[in-house]
Amino acid sequence: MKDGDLGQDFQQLHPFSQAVIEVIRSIPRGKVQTYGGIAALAGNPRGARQVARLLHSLSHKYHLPWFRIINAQGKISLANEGAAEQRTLLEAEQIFVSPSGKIDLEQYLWRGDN
DNA sequence: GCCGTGACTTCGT
DNA sequence: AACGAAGCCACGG
Repeated sequence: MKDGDLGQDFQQLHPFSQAVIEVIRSIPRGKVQTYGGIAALAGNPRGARQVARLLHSLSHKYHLPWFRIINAQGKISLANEGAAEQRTLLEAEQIFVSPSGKIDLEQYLWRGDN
């Protein structure tokens, strides 16, 4: 497939899943979003779990900034090693992560504007 | 068509 | 503040 093209598999995904992937790809550097927030921007406020599932299975397949996604509590939702990696990637974008893994949504949440 | 899964979220205790 | 239960929904590990 051409560079920048999401590929044929992408076209076969459910419309909501496609929207989710596009929203994730649009989160700017230095900002974060929540699973539920992405689901809402993608058109289904109830689809938070699907967002998580898609990240779990497709984050490696598409160029997704998976680390910019945290839960509604503003905290990292991954277990041990994954959490450490996510923290490192977030801090690399100047995003402050507290020792407990908490991020200030007031400051870093991307609200769709830019 | 049914069943389990999952990096979730909300509400009630 | 912490925990559990229930709701949620596309996907096929």
